[in-house]
Amino acid sequence: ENIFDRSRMAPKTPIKNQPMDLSKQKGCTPERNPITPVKIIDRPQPDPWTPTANLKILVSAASPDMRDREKKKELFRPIENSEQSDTPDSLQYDIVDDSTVDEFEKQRPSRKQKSLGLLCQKFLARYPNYPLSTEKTTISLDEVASILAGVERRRIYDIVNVLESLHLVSRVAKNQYCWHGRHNLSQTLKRLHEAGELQYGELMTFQHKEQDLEYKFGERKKETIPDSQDRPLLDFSEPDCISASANSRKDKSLRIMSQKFVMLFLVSKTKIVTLDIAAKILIEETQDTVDHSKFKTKVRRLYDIANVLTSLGLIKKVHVTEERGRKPAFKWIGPVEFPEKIDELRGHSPTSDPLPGTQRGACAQYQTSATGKQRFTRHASFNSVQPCEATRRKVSSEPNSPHQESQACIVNSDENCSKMINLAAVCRQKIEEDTGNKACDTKTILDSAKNSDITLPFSLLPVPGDSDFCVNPLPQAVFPVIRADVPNFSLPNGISSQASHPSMPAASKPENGKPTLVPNQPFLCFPSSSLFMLCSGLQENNLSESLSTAGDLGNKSAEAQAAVPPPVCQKRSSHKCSSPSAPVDDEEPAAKKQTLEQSDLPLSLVEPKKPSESPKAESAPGSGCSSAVHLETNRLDRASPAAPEAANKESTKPLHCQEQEKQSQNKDPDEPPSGNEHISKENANQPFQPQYLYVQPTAGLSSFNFLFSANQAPGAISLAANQLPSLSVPCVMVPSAALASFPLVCSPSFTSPLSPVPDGSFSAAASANFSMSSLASTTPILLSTTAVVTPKVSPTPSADPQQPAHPTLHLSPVLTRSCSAVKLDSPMCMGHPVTLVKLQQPSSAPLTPKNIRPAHHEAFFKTPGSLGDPVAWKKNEGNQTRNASSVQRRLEISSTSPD
DNA sequence: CACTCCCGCCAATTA
DNA sequence: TAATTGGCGGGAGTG
Repeated sequence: ENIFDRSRMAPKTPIKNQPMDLSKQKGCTPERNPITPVKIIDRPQPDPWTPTANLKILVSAASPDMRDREKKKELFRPIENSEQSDTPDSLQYDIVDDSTVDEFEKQRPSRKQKSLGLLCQKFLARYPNYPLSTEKTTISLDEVASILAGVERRRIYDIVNVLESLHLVSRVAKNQYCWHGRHNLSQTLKRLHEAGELQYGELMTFQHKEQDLEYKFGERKKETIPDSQDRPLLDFSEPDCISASANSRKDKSLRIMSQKFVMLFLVSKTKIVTLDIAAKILIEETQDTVDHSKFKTKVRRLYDIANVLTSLGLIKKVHVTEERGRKPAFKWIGPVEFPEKIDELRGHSPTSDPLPGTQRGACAQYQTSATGKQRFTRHASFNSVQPCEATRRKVSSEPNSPHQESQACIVNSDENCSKMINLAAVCRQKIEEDTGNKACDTKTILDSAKNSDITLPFSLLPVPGDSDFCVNPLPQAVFPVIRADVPNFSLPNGISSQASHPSMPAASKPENGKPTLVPNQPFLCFPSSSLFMLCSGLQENNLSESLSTAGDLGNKSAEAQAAVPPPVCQKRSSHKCSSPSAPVDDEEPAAKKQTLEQSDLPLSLVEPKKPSESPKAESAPGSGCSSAVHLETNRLDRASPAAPEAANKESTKPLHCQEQEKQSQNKDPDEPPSGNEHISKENANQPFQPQYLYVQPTAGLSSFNFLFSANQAPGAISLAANQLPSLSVPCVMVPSAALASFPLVCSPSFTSPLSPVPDGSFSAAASANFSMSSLASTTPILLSTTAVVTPKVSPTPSADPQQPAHPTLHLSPVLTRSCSAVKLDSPMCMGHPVTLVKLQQPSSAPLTPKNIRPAHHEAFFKTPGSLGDPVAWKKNEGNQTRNASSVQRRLEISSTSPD
């Protein structure tokens, strides 16, 4: 039946195709015409427009296999003109292929093809995960309905309702929804998490038994908390709507169920929730009566919600084996940590927008993309806020979602991807395991830190509930920040502790941001970009985890990268590159998604929205690194303007750290794409032009390069030139994928002697350079990829995981050494060595890495004020590459400063 | 048979 | 009143 209908419809809805075939849309556009003869198209395009075209498309989208089959069919079938043959086609098919009967069947939309999940994916494909702030995309249900051909409207409501519950969209009017994308997602999740804690609270304390507990809790909760309360919580989630006065239907709505469902995940330590438990809890909340039918209905609804959430990459289906047997369940794979502070920050910040909820997010988004002016404004506000932020900072893994990774993988579909994924998975597992074990420690540490306040450096954010989560992830890796200073603080302690505890990670966060912050903050170490990627790939929720584990990951990733590097990196980069101008394209669903997804994490970082959010994100401790980065990025921009605080060197330092982080983040994102959209965008948008430091990967291509926004950071940060010295230079290095993942980077603040040991070594090498750079705030710095960072540091204890990894890394021996040396940081922060390793990839260097990169770089860099000469870079690169010998990574600073 | 979850009736809301 | 939303549960598809 459907087929026929469609056939008729076909003429009208050429459009359908677009949405339909994710993969091909891009290419399709012109070709798509139904009219065009099949033959021509066939290769690329499966079919001409035929009655069954939609189905085919769907099918193809659904599975490659089917696609192939269809192709085969095409071969058989004579030329058909879509128009004419409409119905006949279908017949023909039948007739034509007996063998292909299955195809026929396939064509018949299988149930799966109509699944809400698939539908949701198509829907999502049409919109960018992180739409530019400026573009406000409105969704017309009618349009969507037509585009998604054949989809019943009812289904669209299901999707929209769930998306709305997460504030990915908001309803503006009848048939009109506004697409917000994921910018607000982290915030929303954070809120849900908070709400969830209130409601479900500690219930979930014990993972293993969580189910039981949950169940119990659910009941308790119910008892404890009257339904009435629930509503409020929910409402909170929807800032926009001031509480739905009318609770009537809406209270039970899919929206609320969706939010509660998500809350359960966020609150659950295991992050796994079985449907029956969820149903029970939800029912209880809603009503006491738990009759079977109701339960069944609830479960049905939960499936609906779960399908959408799965499409969003927030959860995945798993099975839980219990005494009774194995039960279907879903595991949260979305971001676990959220920037707590975002809200607070915003609230605090004078300028911060009043906008609540969604709107805020929007604003943030806008900021990001937004014109420089806006940004500045914002920045200013943020700056003012910053101190607080710093304090609060956490890491949030927010934006990125695992799924993105997955998507990315899909997109790349490269071996590399798979490898990466595997690695990630492995890492993840390790991490998880580790975390699981260590989590307690970490937590305790953190907690202590919190209590002490002073410990700030290490202490994560204060977030109560979150902390746990945050901590978990980090244990191993610590990224970040370390701050030397803080005499006041127990830095030493902290440090020592960190050093002593490899796992310390989480704590390490810079949070210290606290106003008091100390002056010197030495550096932030970021996991290599690659790490990020991996993380994202991991899906595990936490970026933080990944980050934390960065060491491990890094190693692994490095390996992975080594293996894969070029391709992956390239691909990504290429993708990004492709889109550069338009970072996120709305239009192409498939393409976009992929692109977006791939880059999501990175992108997210890059993207504007983050900025707004970023502050919030920053707060996140554990994950801090990653999240922090994002934030930082934003901040950077802001920061510069904000400078005021800079006055306080010390205070600034923290800022620097942040900034650095940001930079790093920025870099990260940028890096991958060699010439990234982001950058370009940023440049365009931003008034200032950030200078970036580039680190080139020797290898080329692949991986990432680093960019620093020298100018911004420094300038921003250091208000005064004087300060510069004090300021650390924010450098972020992004490791090229290739190798690893290493990471790197730090910009130690030089002024102060860095922190203890590691710094020392590290700082020594780098510091000098950095300092220089710092001085010239604007000066661009280049890091040679090849060169390794300094090296000397003895590996630290933390290294364990990492170290091993190093070897794994394919780095050249030298590199490896350096790496090990690099570890220096280890003591400090991360397990990872911060080193910037550069990979030269000896062999890999394939192609034109240099060429390529340079180009991109140039583009990016070219921005005014940017580095001096691209040429120089190249030189450097070349030299570096060649020079690889330079053990150290050199930072070359071109004193372009004044330009 | 259990799990999924599509389908679409039909009521509540909205315009 | 018509159209839009959306709760709800039957029952079909899947494994």
